Amino acid sequence: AVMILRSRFLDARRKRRNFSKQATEVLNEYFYSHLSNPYPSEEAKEELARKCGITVAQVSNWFGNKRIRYKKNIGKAQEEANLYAAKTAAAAAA
Amino acid sequence: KCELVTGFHCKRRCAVNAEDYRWLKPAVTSLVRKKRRPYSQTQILGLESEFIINSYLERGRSTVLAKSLNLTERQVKIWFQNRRMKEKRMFMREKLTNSKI
DNA sequence: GCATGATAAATGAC
DNA sequence: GTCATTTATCATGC
Repeated sequence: AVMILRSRFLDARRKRRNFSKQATEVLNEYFYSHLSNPYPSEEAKEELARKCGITVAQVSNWFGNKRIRYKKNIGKAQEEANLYAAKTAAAAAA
Repeated sequence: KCELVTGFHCKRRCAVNAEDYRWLKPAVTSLVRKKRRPYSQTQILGLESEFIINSYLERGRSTVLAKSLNLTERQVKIWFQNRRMKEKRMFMREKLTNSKI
């Protein structure tokens, strides 16, 4: 019984699928436009989840991974940061 | 004071002290934090079989478990806390998938 | 072969 | 005690 429950839970990462391009786009836009404090509130998470077609837990996972992996690179990811910074600047101008 | 002292971020509870870009600085605790060590199958099995009986540790039970599994009492206690959270996530997921179908 | 999403230990706030 | 996190590790996608 233990192993049954265990294996069923492990299936989540066995069946892992990448998010859609649009979803990643939305998440990155939020991340880089809140780079000073990339910790979305519970409400913001729900909004992001709705927009991306994923669960709130998946949003939390994404931000957790994003924060630690961005911090680990710090410099290598600058291109991506500038890209989204320019994108939000363009959106603000329009 | 929370993240100023600890380097930890907990938006819901510490939004007042959210300082810009502080999250980029290495957390104070990360310098001392014990490295995550995955538990062995034997240890997991011992903990899981105890969790089946009751998801909350009886008084003094952590001491016995810790000794038999070569873990600290703190590790056993934390494992049960994380395991209860896991149980909750599993339940929520089950409910979510069922409601969608 | 790494990028990426999910999970497993470990910490801290409350 | 719960629970949002940090960090390393796992399993998969491509």
